[in-house]
Amino acid sequence: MNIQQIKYFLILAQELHFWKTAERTHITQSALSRQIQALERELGVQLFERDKRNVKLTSAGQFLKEKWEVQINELEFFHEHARQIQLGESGTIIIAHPDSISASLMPDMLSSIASAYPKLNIELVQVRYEDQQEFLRNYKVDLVITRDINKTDDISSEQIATDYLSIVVPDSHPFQSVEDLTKETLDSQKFILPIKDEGSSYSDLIQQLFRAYNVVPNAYLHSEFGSAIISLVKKGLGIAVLPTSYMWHETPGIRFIALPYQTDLFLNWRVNDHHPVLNNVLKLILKR
Amino acid sequence: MNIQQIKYFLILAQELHFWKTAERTHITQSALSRQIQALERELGVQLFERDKRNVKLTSAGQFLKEKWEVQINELEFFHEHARQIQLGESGTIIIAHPDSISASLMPDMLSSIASAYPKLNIELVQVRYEDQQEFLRNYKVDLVITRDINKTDDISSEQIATDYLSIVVPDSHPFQSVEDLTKETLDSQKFILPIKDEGSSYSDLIQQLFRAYNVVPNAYLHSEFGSAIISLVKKGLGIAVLPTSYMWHETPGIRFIALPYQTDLFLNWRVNDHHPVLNNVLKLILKR
DNA sequence: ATTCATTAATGTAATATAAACATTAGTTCA
DNA sequence: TGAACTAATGTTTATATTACATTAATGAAT
Repeated sequence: MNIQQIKYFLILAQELHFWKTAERTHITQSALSRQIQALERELGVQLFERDKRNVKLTSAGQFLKEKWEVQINELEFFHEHARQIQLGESGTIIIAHPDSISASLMPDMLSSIASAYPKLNIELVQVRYEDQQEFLRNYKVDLVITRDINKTDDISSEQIATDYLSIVVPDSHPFQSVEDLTKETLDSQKFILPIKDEGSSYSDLIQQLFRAYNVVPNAYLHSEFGSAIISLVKKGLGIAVLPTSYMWHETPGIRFIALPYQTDLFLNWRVNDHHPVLNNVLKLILKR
Repeated sequence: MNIQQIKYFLILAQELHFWKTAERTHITQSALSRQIQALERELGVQLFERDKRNVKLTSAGQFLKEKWEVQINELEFFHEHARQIQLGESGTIIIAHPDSISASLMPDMLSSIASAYPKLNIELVQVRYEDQQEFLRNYKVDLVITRDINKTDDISSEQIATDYLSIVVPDSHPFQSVEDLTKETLDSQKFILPIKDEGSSYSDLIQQLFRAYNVVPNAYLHSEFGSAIISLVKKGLGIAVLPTSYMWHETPGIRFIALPYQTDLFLNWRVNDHHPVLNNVLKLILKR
């Protein structure tokens, strides 16, 4: 059984048309027809019901389509990761991080990695909160920096920095310091807040902040991108609660009012990873 | 890339010897050598470091060994399940159940399935508590009857019966009814108990029972097999707490003292399963 | 009805791949 | 130094896969 055959099957299962599939896969229709037949013969399972006119998945075919799609996709990432292990110091590692620390934690960390491994490629990506674990587990990313601890059987998590929440206001705003924040002054504000991620400790922290002031925030705008939130604050569309790290972006026109609410940053990685460079990078980051 | 090649790789990764592997796989050493080379070429990854004397996995090879082992194994079960879907009513479904209900719930349930699907094969297996979810998820079993609710995103769970705990004593034992059970009488007993499954509600229930009598049971023997426990009770090695269902096994020489502790039985299955017969069997069981 | 377009399967020949067998070239150990 | 071992490779043969052309069945259009 050939992985190529399974890929042909998956495209045919989508197209349900031998000619179109043959075109998409750059083989002739006859070759495709025979490959599918060979696959069916070897499996002992009829995958399609076909007459001279129509092609349709059988129940067993539908089942295998769903399973194979997932597996083949996972396989590709495994193979890519194996290549990166082989490339070692001249390969690529992929780091997911929150935008908030782009100008604070990241630059230092990256320059220390880069000077230790000058030929190493580093890809920086942002991954949605709910995808972080899956991406790490399936080798779509190698390291994830989060504001939540993620320790599970197969993911290790360690705190690497602490940060605080700040109220972010435009320069022209009356709020100058923490003393200006009361239930009364906050109640009259419009807030731009992050999209609430259930179960995220960062979300919880913001909830906690408002509860402390006994305020239900008037939040009419939500965004998961801090930089978008900052732009909106600057334009006077509301005020926001963001990690203090954003201050290092040095955006003109806004003011940060630091609050005593701590939000830790964690580094997350797969336990027992075989990537030797990745393991060394890990040591490098955690040792500091 | 061929699945057969990956299987060759996995055996070679275990044997680390081309001749032995060739023998085990029933091909010649030259064929094996070239298959591994082809695999390495197509992947773009060197899997083994080899000289004229030794064969050794590379880091990338070690990584792929671990991942492929899992994936290929999962694939085999998917293919087998696809064949069972195709076989339909003349295929096989695999049901895992606790031994306790072998003589009570199971006979009725099985005869109703068997009369509705006379050509259907049914395999009965026992699966350890901690493997139940994984076996169901990976198509190693099709239905699981448990004493715990298992509802997750991909597993449905529904109560199908209730059962009670009983104290099981040999015929010669002084305990005759619930009234004989007190902290004092229980403290002097030796108990044969199930192996404690952390987080299992059945385990919890037994704990709860002893707590109600303020007793820390003197349990020197543990077994996960109820039938073994019954044999031991019969021989006078101790008394036990078991589901009342075991009474239907009608083992002579022992006595059941029913307790007012309820332990529900749940049927668990994969949501969105494509097996048409399995879905019908499910309806059949749940409708009663 | 008849014709035409569509489409999956198949016969055939050319090509590519994979196998067994025999041999080679290092390596280890006595 | 030679024997045993072992992975790789050259060679030949068998098998599998491809492209091309054709077939057979179906449905739509006239």
